[in-house]
Amino acid sequence: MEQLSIGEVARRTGLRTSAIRYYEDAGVLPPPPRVNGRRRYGPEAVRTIGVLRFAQQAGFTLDEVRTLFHGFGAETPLHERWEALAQAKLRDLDALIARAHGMRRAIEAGLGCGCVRVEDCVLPDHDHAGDGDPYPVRYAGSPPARPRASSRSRSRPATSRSKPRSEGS
Amino acid sequence: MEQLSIGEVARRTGLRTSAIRYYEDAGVLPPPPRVNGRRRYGPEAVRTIGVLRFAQQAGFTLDEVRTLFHGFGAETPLHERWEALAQAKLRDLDALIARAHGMRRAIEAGLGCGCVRVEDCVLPDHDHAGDGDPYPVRYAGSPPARPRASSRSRSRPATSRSKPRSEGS
DNA sequence: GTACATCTTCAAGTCGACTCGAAGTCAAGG
DNA sequence: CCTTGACTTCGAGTCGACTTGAAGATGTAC
Repeated sequence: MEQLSIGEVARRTGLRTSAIRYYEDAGVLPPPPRVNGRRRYGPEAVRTIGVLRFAQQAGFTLDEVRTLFHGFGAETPLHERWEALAQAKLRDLDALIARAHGMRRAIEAGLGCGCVRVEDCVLPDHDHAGDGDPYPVRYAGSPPARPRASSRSRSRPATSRSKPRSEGS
Repeated sequence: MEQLSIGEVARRTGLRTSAIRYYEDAGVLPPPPRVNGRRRYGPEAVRTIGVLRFAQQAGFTLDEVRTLFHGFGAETPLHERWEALAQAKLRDLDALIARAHGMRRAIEAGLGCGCVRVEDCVLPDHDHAGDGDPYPVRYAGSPPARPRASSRSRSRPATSRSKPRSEGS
């Protein structure tokens, strides 16, 4: 029976070992058996991680992937699990697409404005309060020159917020 | 001469005071004169912040907004500044849109798969290393004011990761 | 026996755009 | 005088998905 080290799984999936450990910590991947303290994966792990990455690339968060993998009865077929999660995701995606088209228009409007000074520009002709951003979607387009690391320890801090604001009345 | 407190500017722009101070700290907004240590804004500040928010909503980062505002000769018209920044941004946007459509297709593919177990799924039929994610696109919704849900992001080292991934050697 | 590759855990750093809290200042009102 | 409210600065926290590094253990080759 083929047993893979974490390094081998990393090689086959194109991930770093740290990512695989992170998935385990995050409860997305089940902890594999250990031999002398080292993780030993069966060959299906590669496939599982493939589905995980696929789901991520489709826009699911790790939280959602965890639900996808472990949030259903064991007998629930994969496509039913997808179905249960896909609706909201498709709506988000359509909103994103609409918003991206809006950004395009905005940029082109900016090209068309003839203003010389920033202060003169009438582009944002809303001067009234309370109209928060329509949808504050942000996207990082320009590939960061160095997509350096990022990290955080596991666990669920999940501090709830919604503090009353004191400062402007 | 109308002088506005930071609270008043916040009210008129719909931002929190902390955001306005942050913009100043970040070098996007110029520090206004102080009276008794307190910031006093002229009325044009509201418009300036309007343009800033508009640019952000069009997909520019604060870094880019800073360039837009202060990265050119003072006599360069606003639309020329836009022009200088817009090309790459439009390309990013088109990539984002294409990627979003790809995600849609992926989700629908997931709906169509008949797999019962995650391990069986053939969806991600790439089992080889090195094919990193196409482009690291991040889109997120997370309102500054309200604790709205649904935020997500994606990002990882580029396909040709210049990192000597080695964990040991 | 000793180098070296690979593994282990755990803590802390990263990125962007902020927000929040603490502690202090200041003017007006009762 | 005391409170209230708006302001000040500074530092730390938030979110997600990781990476990086330290310090130590183990496996394999020479």
